Parts: sequence; C-alpha cells; structure tokens
Amino acid sequence: MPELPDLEVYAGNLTKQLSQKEVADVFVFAEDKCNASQEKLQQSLISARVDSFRRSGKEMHINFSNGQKIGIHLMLMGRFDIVSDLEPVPFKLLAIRFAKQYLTVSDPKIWAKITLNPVESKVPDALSADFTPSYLVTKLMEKKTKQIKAFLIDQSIVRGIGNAYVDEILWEAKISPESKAGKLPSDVVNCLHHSICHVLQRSVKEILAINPDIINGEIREFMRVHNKNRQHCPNGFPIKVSKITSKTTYYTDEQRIF
Amino acid sequence: MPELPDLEVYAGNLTKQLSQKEVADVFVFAEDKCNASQEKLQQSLISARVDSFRRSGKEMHINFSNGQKIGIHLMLMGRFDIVSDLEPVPFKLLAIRFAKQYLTVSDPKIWAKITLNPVESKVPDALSADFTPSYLVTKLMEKKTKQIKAFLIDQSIVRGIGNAYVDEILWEAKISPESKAGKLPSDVVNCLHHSICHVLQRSVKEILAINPDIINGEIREFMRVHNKNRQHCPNGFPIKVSKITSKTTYYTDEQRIF
DNA sequence: GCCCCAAACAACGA
DNA sequence: CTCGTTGTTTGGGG
Repeated sequence: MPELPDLEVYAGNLTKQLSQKEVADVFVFAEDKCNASQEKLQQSLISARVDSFRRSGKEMHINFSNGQKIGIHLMLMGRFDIVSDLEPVPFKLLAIRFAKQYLTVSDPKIWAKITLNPVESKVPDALSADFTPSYLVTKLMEKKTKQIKAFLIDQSIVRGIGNAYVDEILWEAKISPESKAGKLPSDVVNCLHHSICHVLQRSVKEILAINPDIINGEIREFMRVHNKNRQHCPNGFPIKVSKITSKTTYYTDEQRIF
Repeated sequence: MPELPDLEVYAGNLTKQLSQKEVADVFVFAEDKCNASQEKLQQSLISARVDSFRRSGKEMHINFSNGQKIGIHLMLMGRFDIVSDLEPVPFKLLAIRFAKQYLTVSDPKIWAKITLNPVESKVPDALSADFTPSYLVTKLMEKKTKQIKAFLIDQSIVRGIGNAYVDEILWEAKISPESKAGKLPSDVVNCLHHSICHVLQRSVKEILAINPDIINGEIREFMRVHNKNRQHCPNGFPIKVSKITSKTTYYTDEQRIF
C-alpha cells in the first residue's frame, strides 16, 4: 500500500517518536519473513538506541546507535504501529520493545520482509542525488523497447516509484504509459525527470498537510488521475482506466505516446 | 520456404535420382554453416554411396552406405540442385560431386545449416508413428497457456509443421489459432491430430500431382487458406489475415476459439 | 498497492 | 517461409 511519499512521511514521524529510545527487547513472530532469528536480533539490538528511520526505495531502514540496521519492506499491506500492549495487534511479524511502548510491524498477508543489516542497493533512489537526468537517459537507452510505465516501476532501474505514483508522474509529464522507453525525445526526458522529483516531493507535503503524524495507512485523496473517486483530471479530461503490463493504469488523452 | 510436404517429396525424388551413386568429392563453401570442415567431410564421404534421402522434421538427412549421414536444414530460402557444372549455381554452401553431376545446397541468405552425423532428435516427427493422440494430449496439458498455433509450430513439441501448413491444419480442424492449448476438448484434440496427419499427407500427394519431380522451390497453389491468391476458403468464408505470435496467419470465422 | 518465478511472447540478427 | 538469443510481458503464487 504505502509508496515512496507515504514512507518518507512515516520515516520522519517514526524518527520523531522513537529516536534516542533504547531497545529493551525484540520479538520475531514469523521467522521465515526475517533473515535472522529472534535471538540474533536480540543480541544485535537490545540496549542500542534508535538513531533514525530512513526510507530507501520502498523500504524503511531503522538505524541504531551501535551501527546495526533493520530493513523493513511492507509489501502490499504491511504497517507500523506504536502501541503500549502487543495483544491487540493482529498479524504481527516483528515487535521492538522500548521502555513503555512497542513498535510493531504487521501484515495480514504475511508478505512483508524484515532484514537485519540489509546490503546497500546500488540502484539510485528516485529522490537521491544520484538519480540524475543523465542516468535516466542512459537507462532509457539500455531498455529501449520497454514500456515507460514498466520502466519506471522497475526497482532495478530506479527505486521507490510504485503503481500509483507512476500514473501521477506520467500524467504530469504528459507521456502515455505505453510509450517505449527509447523513443522519448530529450526534452521529454528532462520533463519526465522533473515530474518524477516534483510529484514525489509535492506528495510528501500533501500527505503532511492532511495527516502530519501518519505512520501507517495511505492518503490518496489528492491524486490527480490514479484515483477511483475522480472521473476527470484537473484539466477536465476524462480519466481512462486500463491494464499496462498487468497493472491497473489511470491516464488521460492528454498524454502523448512515443 | 519448403515445409514438411515439400521436403517429403524432395526426399523421394533425390533418392530416385542419386541413390547408389558414389561420392567423388565434397566441397564446403561456407565453413561456418557446417559442423565439420571440408577435409572431414571428404574423409567421411568420398567413395561412399548414397543409400537414401529421408526427411526428419524440417531437415533432410542423406544416408550413406558407410553409415555416415549428412543433415541439411534449408531454413527460409535454401535449395537443392543437381547440376553438371558448379559455376552457375549462386550462393553455394555445399556441393557433393558424383561421377558426372553435383548435388548442391545453396542459400542466398546463407542461413541454411549442414550437419555431419546429426544426433537423432527425441521429439516426434509429425508424420511418425510416435506422434500419437495421447502424446498430443500430454503436451497440450504441459503447455496449457500457449496459443495453439505457437504450440504446433514449436519444433521442441512436434517436428515438421511450419507457418503455412499450421494454418491449413487449424482451418481443417476448425480451431482458432489463438485458442489456448490446454482448453481444447478431447474430441477436438482427436480432430486436430487427424487434421495434422491428413493435411500433411494429402499435401504430399497434391505436390506430386502438380510437379512429380520437384527437388526445390515450393508449390502452394493448392492451399485452402494460407494463400495470398484466395479471398475465400473452399466453404466460401472470407479469409482473414493477422499476426499470431508475430507470424502471418490466415484463418476464417469458421474456426472456434477455445 | 508488492515482489518472485516460470513460461510465453516480441525484437533482432544470422 | 526459419531458428537462436535476448529482453519484456504475462500469469500464478506467496
């Protein structure tokens, strides 16, 4: 459910709520969703303090004062909660106990993944400085026959863009999702790069404006086209729905195909 | 160009013309199209006699009296010729000299392939006894999501059917080329098996009736639907043309989709 | 709304 | 009308 902007806001709020807190205990409820045992996590984390929560692509990274890290991928339905009692939280995968509260990671589908000390990805994050226009050009040429929508949500090309925000980005850039990566003119590529950064950063602000303290759930009401509740985009064009590479896609006739 | 029925007729005619003839010499004009050098072929074949030419899938096999074999795949444009002088034959890949004539294999695209002692394929030939209805059923289930046209021309499933005859077969069986392999009812599968054998064997006779001595070139004028010169099939239905898995396909609305 | 794998399909070259 | 290789898309499952 959460995509990059949601996770970005969660990171700030979780950092605000939990930084400097000392880990009292760690519980793993689904060993097969974690690359380390409960014992290993306890050894690694107990008595360390939280430094920060940082988003990396679609994962959340928790950095601890002793240099240990935890990576969490929420997949489709995972969520964070901060609770005083574990009992009421259903579908728990992980809980970290602090003095008088717990951070839980839960997922009714049990698809979320927990990683102790995840390796740094070499793929640029969509909001990182190394995701440059020239990197984008190079990859577009390498993947010239790939549909631009499939290209942008491919986490091995750029990390963080998901199926909802890619529609917003392509709509803002006025590019049809079916365009071939290798066919975008260079002015359109520059426009696309700008739209990626602009849409994602603007969405962070829009989420904060609606729910400044959010650490789970999604806010999508501000979306321009990837939005079940709209029939028209802000320019008044009717929103169309179809499947592009098996994924539900919202777009309008304003978007040019290349 | 040549498909199974053409090759079947070539095999009979080449056997008729060349069997018992003794190999005087062998010339290889394109070493990269052959798995053996000219010297190796000369050592293997000189002074052996031709036993027979036999079609195997879309390949021609020449069997020699000393147990050696040559496999020839003509690909799209390759051809056999029997000539008294090599000079006029363009695009030669291979020539076998007999007492006073040559058998040549030529190909303007240089795609044809020559194989000394090809290994026997374990995939059944479409006209062999091991291509049974029950084999067909098994493979249809294994490849259940594959389009039936793509299925039938896949040489790893059954050898010998190409893009022209598959259209004739599917038209005779009244099966749409887009049908999924796994969805054919069992009576339709039996009908399909019968059509495969019937269309191919009948076409051998039709070619022989038109040109009994043919050893190259193609005869397609008798084709019911895969035929540029027809607008209607024999039943009067208009012939439609489209692309199925990138291949030109002729069919009519008589053919049911499963 | 996610990611993975296997299988099918498309694009290109020889 | 042919085949092989590579990369992309599809479909099913967790």
